[in-house]
Amino acid sequence: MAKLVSEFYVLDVDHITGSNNEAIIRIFGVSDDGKKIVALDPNFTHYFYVTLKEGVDAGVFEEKLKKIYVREGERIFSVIKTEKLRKNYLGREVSAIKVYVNHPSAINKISDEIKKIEGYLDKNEFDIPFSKRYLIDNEICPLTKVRITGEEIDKKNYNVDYLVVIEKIENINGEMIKNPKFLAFDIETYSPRGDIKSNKNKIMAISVFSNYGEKKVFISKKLDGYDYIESFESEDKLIRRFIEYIKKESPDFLIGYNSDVFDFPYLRSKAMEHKISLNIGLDNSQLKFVKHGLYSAARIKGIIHIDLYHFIANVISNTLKTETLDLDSVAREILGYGKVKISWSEMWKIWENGGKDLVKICEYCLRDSELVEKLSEKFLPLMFEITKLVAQPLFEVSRMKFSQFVESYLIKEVKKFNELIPNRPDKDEVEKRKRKTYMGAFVYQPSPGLSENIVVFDFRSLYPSIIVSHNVCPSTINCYCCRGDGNVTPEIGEEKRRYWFCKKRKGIIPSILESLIERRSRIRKIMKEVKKGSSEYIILDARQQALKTIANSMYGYLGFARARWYCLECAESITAWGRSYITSVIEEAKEKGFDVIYGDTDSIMIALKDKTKEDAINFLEKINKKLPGMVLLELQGFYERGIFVSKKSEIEHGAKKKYALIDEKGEITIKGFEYVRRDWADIAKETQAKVLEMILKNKDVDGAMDYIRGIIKKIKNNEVPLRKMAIYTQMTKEFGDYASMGPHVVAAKKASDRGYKIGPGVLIEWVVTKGVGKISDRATLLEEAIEKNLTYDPDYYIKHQIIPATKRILEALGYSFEEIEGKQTRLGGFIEREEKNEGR
DNA sequence: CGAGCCCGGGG
DNA sequence: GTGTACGGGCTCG
Repeated sequence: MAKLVSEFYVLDVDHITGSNNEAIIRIFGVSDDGKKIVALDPNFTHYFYVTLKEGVDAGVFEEKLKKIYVREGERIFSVIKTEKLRKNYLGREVSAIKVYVNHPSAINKISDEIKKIEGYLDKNEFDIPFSKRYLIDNEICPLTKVRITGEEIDKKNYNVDYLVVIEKIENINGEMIKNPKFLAFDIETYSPRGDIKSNKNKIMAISVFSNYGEKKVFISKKLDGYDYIESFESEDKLIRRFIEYIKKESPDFLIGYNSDVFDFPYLRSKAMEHKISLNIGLDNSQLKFVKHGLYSAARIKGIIHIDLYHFIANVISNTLKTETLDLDSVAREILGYGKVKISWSEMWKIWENGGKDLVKICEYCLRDSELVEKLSEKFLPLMFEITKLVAQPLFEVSRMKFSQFVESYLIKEVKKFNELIPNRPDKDEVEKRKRKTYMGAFVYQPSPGLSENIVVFDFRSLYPSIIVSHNVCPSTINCYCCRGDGNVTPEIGEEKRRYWFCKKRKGIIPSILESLIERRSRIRKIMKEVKKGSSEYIILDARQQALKTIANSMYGYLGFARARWYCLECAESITAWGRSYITSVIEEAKEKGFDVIYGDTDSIMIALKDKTKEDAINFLEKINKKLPGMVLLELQGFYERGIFVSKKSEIEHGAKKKYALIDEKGEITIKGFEYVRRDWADIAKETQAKVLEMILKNKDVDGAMDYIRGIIKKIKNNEVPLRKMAIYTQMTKEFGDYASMGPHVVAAKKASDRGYKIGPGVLIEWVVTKGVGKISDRATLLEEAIEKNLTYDPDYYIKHQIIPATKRILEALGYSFEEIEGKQTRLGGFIEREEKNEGR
């Protein structure tokens, strides 16, 4: 076959092992005209570093190192080359040896042998995966264009247009993929009794919706007469067709919502049941679940499977108003429309009845895919830009959290500083780090409760500004060269500790951060020249967001127990400076006669009272003239009314804001009241929502209090329907496997003894009934309680549901935690008062 | 108090 | 075949 020069966008990278136990990099890509390519690069050698004890003869060490090999059956793992180097390591210079190995897995196999060599100090960078090392060292970035020279070979069993062996590879100006093919998909399963875990039930339908005009529903029952619906008489035919369809379409991105945890596991288990191979990989390999922290991620070779839920939960959620991240809520907020409304019980009845109504299930299913595709169009630009920054495969990036973005970015960037990457902490170290806390942000709270006519100021990127302005970095802290001088922190803690940061050498983290910030402001300038809403604008906007995301995560990263560049003293110094800036602004505001009602971390809220908006803006301008360097205060907005929560001290780092505001348009912003989970009874959720609304919209505090009193009274008088008291908990294992019998387990066990069929995956609806003993003794299945005409335990629901759900709001209105939960509770007061009133 | 367990998303 | 992984809150014991 012929020599070939080819240009394509990198989609994914991994490696395979050749017949001589050599590791071969494998790149999956797509060209401008949509042709798929697999490119094999056998020319890259994996390596790691060994650092040496002081005074050790590196030459002698190196000679011993070179001879190391381990034999395992037919395979030999060995050192193939070494280099003596000086590397920077957190502000020091160290003597290191770069060790090249014949295969990535050799590192593990030979490391015990290396440890035995006299003078060994540590190994570094041994856990940087081969394919990532390849990307970093060759400055290749997923989603961008590369040019390769190579030889085309026989495609073997690859489902692609070309298979090439690379001779040379280079990136082309970071040119970004132009028209990627997105295909969203969704499955609907038959699930009577709310049992969605057990895979015994059939897949009813699978839908797909693309960004290039495809929309289809496959259904496993007879239904004719719709051109977008393909009907099959059985589930296995449905699955076979779906696989065939994916192979034919070969989308670049296959996108689901919670598909790592639901759609793909379900699909795979059904495929196994029918003995169907889910071989949708471009190398004809089967869909695989790879460990990704707590859960498994579904990986398809060559097609990037994105589970959009992760990105929304990990990255987008704090910018959303919705507290729950189900597809319907997220779509409503972002797209303005949501899922098709069909209740679960309706759904399986439609299925059982069959006939024409089945189209409702198809419509429902298709809408889900449509929402996922539309949401992808909104969020993938940001995901793509983050991918470009961290230069890691999108499969991983789409599942990462902020600290992982930072770490990946640092790993890529420190190369420019000849800096050795620190090792990841082991379990014990993580535990040790987690036990240490430090003083977090400043929270100012002189007047909790309800306020009106509010102006909010924010420090622009406070923590990043501090890091850069004061050169905060694990490589510059308490440096020898600036003893007694340096950038000295404010006093920290009761013992009035101070640290200092180097004034002579710029640290790696401040340098990297500063260039992130500079790049971002350059982009923001360009954006002003570009038409809003144009595709160029959207890309630039995503780019500046990506830069901001990483910049803003740097502080949190330094205090993150699993971080390679963890530095508690750095994090502590940053919050110390932060506290000193915000307190000085608050002092100044008070001096000028402003009524400061709330301050938290980097924001200050002021009730205007007799002052005007202009006064506020003038104050802002004066303050900014005094602030040093990059530190800048900005106007965030004006609000009509707000509830502020009292918190006396804030020890945790990254203090959370806890307030609810309503702006001049009637929009409510809620921060920090997080009680919208399914393990809360409806009554608690409803009460919370109602109370917030009454206070913010109508300023009706008394009404809200009355409302809570009313609910408590209703609960006491047994007037609340049992259904609203139900708490939902899932069985995750068999009864015998539970070490401790939580309430839902006891409830389920009781029901099971009475003949209910209950196993792992079943959602238990339980209530706490009246009586004596532990909660679990009184936990009963809702159905059983209704049947037996049992009554709920008012005490439990007041203390464990209503109070916690409204606690923070009450606190905000001057009712403290202790008053509510202590013996002499104010709510106790409510109740007693009620009773007295009634008695009168 | 620590240990154990569950939540999230999905039907 | 490269390598890890969440964080918060409740209940039991």
